[in-house]
Order: sequence, then C-alpha cells, then structure tokens
Amino acid sequence: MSEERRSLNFIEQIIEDDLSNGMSKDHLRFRFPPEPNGYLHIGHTKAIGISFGLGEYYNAPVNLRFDDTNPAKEEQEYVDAIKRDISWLGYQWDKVLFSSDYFQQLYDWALLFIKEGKAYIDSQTSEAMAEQKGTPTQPGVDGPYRNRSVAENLDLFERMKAGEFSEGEHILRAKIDMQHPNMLMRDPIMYRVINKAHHRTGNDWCIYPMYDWTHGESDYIEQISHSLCSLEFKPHRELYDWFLDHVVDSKKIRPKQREFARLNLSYTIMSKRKLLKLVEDGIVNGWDDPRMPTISGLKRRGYTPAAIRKFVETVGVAKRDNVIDVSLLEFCIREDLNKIAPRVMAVLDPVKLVVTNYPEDKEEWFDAENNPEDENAGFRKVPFSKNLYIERADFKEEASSKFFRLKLGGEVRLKNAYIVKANHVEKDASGTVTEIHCTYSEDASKKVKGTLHWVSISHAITAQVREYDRLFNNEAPDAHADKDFMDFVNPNSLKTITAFVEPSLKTAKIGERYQFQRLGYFNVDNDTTSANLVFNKTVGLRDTWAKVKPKQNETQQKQPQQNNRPPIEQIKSYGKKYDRMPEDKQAKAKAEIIELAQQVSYDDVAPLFNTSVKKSGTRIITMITLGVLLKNGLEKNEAVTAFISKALEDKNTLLVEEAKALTAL
RNA sequence: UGGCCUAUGGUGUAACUGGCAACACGUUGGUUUUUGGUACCAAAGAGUCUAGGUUCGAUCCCUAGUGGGCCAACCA
Repeated sequence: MSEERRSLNFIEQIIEDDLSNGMSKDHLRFRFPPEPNGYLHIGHTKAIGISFGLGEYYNAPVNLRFDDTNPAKEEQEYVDAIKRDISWLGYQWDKVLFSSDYFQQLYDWALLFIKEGKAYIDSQTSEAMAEQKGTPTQPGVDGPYRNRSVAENLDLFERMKAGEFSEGEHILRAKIDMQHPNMLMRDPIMYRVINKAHHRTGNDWCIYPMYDWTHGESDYIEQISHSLCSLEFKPHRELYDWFLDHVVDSKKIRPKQREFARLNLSYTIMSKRKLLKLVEDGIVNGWDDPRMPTISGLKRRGYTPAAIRKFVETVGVAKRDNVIDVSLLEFCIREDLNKIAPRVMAVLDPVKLVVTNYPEDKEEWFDAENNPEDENAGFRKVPFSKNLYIERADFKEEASSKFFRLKLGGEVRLKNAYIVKANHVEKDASGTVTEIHCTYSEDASKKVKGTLHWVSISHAITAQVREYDRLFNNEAPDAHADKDFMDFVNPNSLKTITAFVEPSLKTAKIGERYQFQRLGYFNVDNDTTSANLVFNKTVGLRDTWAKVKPKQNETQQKQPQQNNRPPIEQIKSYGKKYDRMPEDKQAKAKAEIIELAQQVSYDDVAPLFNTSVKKSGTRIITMITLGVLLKNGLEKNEAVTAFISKALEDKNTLLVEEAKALTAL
C-alpha cells in the first residue's frame, strides 16, 4: 500500500472525511453519467479517471449510466462508442444503466410532488415563462398557473402522459420560489412533452424528465455515495438537494454532488457540439480522425491507454480554471512509447546516397536492435546495399560544426552499418541535390558525431505516412468573443507523404506502434491493406536540434497579455517587490507607476495611507502615486500630511527620499 | 436581488490542515549514447492577487477590494 503520504485531492479528502465520520467503506459507490449524444473526448477522460479511479482506489463499484432523457439527441451509436472507449481506457464498470430505466419511478415520484403541492402544470409559452423567470440580477414573478389545484394538476399531468397534448402545450414544474437568487430554483421544469421515439423505450413515453429532476434521483436509486461532476453544475447542487429532500429515506445512502474543474487543453476544443460540427463540415474524417481530441481519435493516432491515464493523473483535480499545455500530453505518450515501441528505420523525405566503393550486386544484412530500452526486445535484420536513401535534411554541402550530420568531406555513421564519407554531389538543373556520393570504411570503431538512419533502395517498401499538425492555430480557439472557433482551423493540419521503410515492416499489423528512429512514433492506421501500408505520426521525438535551428522567426508572438485590472490595482502589484528590485528595474517600475497614476483618484490611494509600517514597498508606491496626484492639483489634507510626515521618520531611505520629494509640493 | 465558485513560477498540481513554498511538464546548461531520442546531473524561474485583521508566526483562518469563471435551453 502506498506509504509516502500521497497528498489527497479535495474530493478524496471529502471521501476520507465521510469515512472517518462513520460512513462504511462498502457504501462507497460512484458513477460516470455521459449523455449518449456524441463521442467521448480527452476532457471526459478526466471525469472518467476521477470516478473510475476512485472506484479502483477504494475497490468500490462504478456504474456507467447513460443519461438518456432527451430522445431528440441521443443514439445507440453513441452508447456503443462510449462503452468501447471506456473499456479501451482499461476501466471496468459495475453495471451499465440508463436513466430511462427509471422513467416509471420518476413518474411516480412526480405524482407525489403534485399531490403534495410541490409541482404544478404550467401551460404558457416558453417565452412567457422565460419572461417571468427574471434575470440573474432581477427576481422572477409568479406565473398565472402557479396555484392550480392539485386535482387539476394531476388530471393535466396524466393527460400529458397519455399523449393528449402536443409539444410545448404543457409542462410540469417544481414549485419552489420565483424570487430565488439561484435561477435554477425558480420553478424549474421537471417534465416536457417530446414526440420522438427513444432509442431504448421506443414510444412508451411521450413525456420526458429533465436533467435536474433525473440526475439526483437516479443517483439515489443507484445508491451512489458521491456524485462527481464538473464545476458548471455547482448551481444545480441546490436543486439536486431540494429534489432529494422530498424522496429520501433516511435509512438509505443520500448521494452527495461535488464538483471539480473540467479539463481544458491548449490548441483544441472540447465541446461535443463543436466537435460534431468539425465532423459534419468535413473538416476532419469522422469522430476518430487522428486530429480529433476524442478518445477514439487519440486511439487511432496511436496514443496508448496508459499514456492517457498517466496524463489525467498528472493533471490533478482542483476547482480552479485551467488550461493544460499539450506538451504535457505529448510528454506522456512519448514516455510510454519510448519503453514499448520497437525501433525501425524509415525515410520520409528521401535523397539518394550512393556508396561508390561498395559492390553493385552485394548486399549485407545487419543486426539491428529492436529497442535499446528493453533488453528482451531482441534484434532484427536490416539490408544494406550500394544505393540508399537518407533524409534530405540530414545532408548539407557545407555547414557549421554544430551540424552533426553529413556534409561534403564529412563523416557520419549509418545506423547499424558503416561509417561513410561524403565526397561529391549530383544536382539537377534547378540546383537540387539528386545524389550524394560517398565511400564507406570498414572501421566501425572511429568516433563520429552523427548517426543517420537510412534504407536500402532496392529493399525498401513504400508506405503512406500521415503527418498531423494541430487542428487549430490558436491556443484557445474557443475563447474569443469576437471570433468563431472555425476561423482558427488550421488548413494544413494533415500532410500525406510517401515514405520508404525498411522491409521488416512488411508484416506490420493495424494498430502496431513503432518508433521511426530519429523521427518520432508512428502507428499502423486502420486504412492499411495488404497492398497499402499506412502510418499515422503519433508524435515526434523531442528535438533539441530543431530548436536551435530557427533563429529568425524566434521573435514570435508572445501576446502582450492585456491587463484588465484597474490602474490602482496594477500599481499595488508593484508594492511588495518594489524595495527588493535592482535599481534599473526599480526605475522602470517607477516610470510605470507614474504613468498609471495619471488615471488614479484620491479615493483610490487614500485607503493605502494606513498600510502597516513594515510594508515599506507599498508605502513607497503609494507615495509616488500621491506625488502625481499632488502635481495634478490635489490639495494636501490632514491624512496626506500625516502620511508624508510619518514616512519621513522611516528607516527605509527610499521611502524617506520619496516623502521628501513631496514635502516641497 | 443578484447568487455561487475561484486566485501559488510559463503550465498543471502540492505544501502532512497555521511553522521559512515542493513535484511534474516546459526552459537552459552539462555527462553518457551507433537515435541531436532515452537516462543521469545541474541551473534559472513564484515568496503565494491587493489591503486590513487574528496570531509569536498566515499560501492556509476572518473582512473588504480586485481579477477570472459559472448561472436567465421545454439541453445535459
């Protein structure tokens, strides 16, 4: 068992507290409740990881419950896909359940609510009801049907269920409080009429319960102990509890809803609706397109369940908004693949390399290590011959000593084979190198700086390689009020090339993952046939050389993040560090403060006059700001003079100096 | 009549519940290397949004302010 005290996240903390307050460990039960209206994405992975992870940790059951209360959006295809994805991630649910399993129970409870005067039928248009609902800052007002008699409500509700009304004519609302500060409590809708076939209950029902009415009750029916969801449901908690209050049997487990911050990833979007649009508009080739942030997309891209689970675990659980950098996801997949992916040689952008002193008809088969990280991975044979391909980027006619690869007159090792020296190049009319002529030496013990991968032209097989770039060329495509996320779609997110790969790959199977040495990780795509090998680039290797190359386009955008804080707040933020700054920075800060102080009023600074004596930094910046105010015509009052004269007696010379400057004004 | 969340290096999470801010990613050096990968070593980078209070002591508790987020679907 874990020994080093692992720090608990706030949810684990809540559970531990419940446990130590007498809750039995076997009453622990969790659930993951997706709506089957789309595919699961990397964001869901966090929710899955939390609930299923808790299940594994406490050895408690976790239900997979499909929240299928809206037949207009839900489809069997999605429930199948969701099950597939969760299983692929390696999680095991206890039971597969559906909210629709509880339609009868929910209906019976609704009847009870009506009888107790806790619910009523409203027969207005949705517009009229929206009107009465008020706004976040304005209370709502009661509607005309709010005080219908129980008998009438019962009659209407039964007729709703019987299909006597069309959509929109009547709905059932909880009777709570139209003036409630929480908008969700202003008589929320419990049932509406939907005349659509449900993917499971068919035409049995034409009234369907709303999310709020369904969710907590479903948790209760399943005896879920902790119902975990993302932060945007926080306001729903009050309603969740209100509904529960009226049905709960105190001898049973009363579920608790608790909320965590959802996962955001840079350069991508997480909304099912928007992902659906990418699919429908043909921006990508389906939900499992390797560029999609869906679980099935990541799977097809070559990600492993282990990497995704590691990612989720690393990301942690808290309540503040976050944007996780994709580089963390990439780190996780590289870390996993490095250990398990067999190495192989492939040339993506070939240039011919002729070994002039190697016999035309000779071939040799060298041993090549399958995975240096795994002693048991063994070796394979790779063929060598006179005519080879190497990567075009691995040769330069002339280059500095920083360039470890092949240059004219330079030597380089061909991985698993000989050391060669480049002597001569052939070019076409446009000056592009068409052939590099080199000579090999048998002496393998020589020290050379660079090692290149290569393939023998006559032995190589061709393969289609799909390289992916991020789908959006903006860090937060979702987060711009003035622009649509579609404006940020990267038109060049897919590059298809024909590559030459070593012959051992002839037998590669769909789904297998390889490292193309010095290039990255690649997996065999589903589109592969016996005649056509297709690879997806999962992720490149870490490339420190690529980083030193681009010198000029280095000064890229580092958005001068706009500061929304009022001037006085910005000035205050200098306070703490001001007297610790080196002189040059201090001068800059002071200039900045003086600038900002132009927009500051006396009322802004006055509260800072009684800053405690030990905070000299804050007092200095206050003094500077005050100076600007005085110059701009502010009259000294008692508070000002007191502040200045007190500063004059301070130990801090900087402060004294600033104060002196003001005595003259 | 607005309510509720939230604030710690570039990013994400910690800080044993009040005891001199740690881990991971990223960045920068270096060592090893038949992958400019991996591994290993090292460094830089925050003094915890601001002010006040409680305290011997505050990232942690209280108050106020400021910034950010969520809430007005017959969606979930």
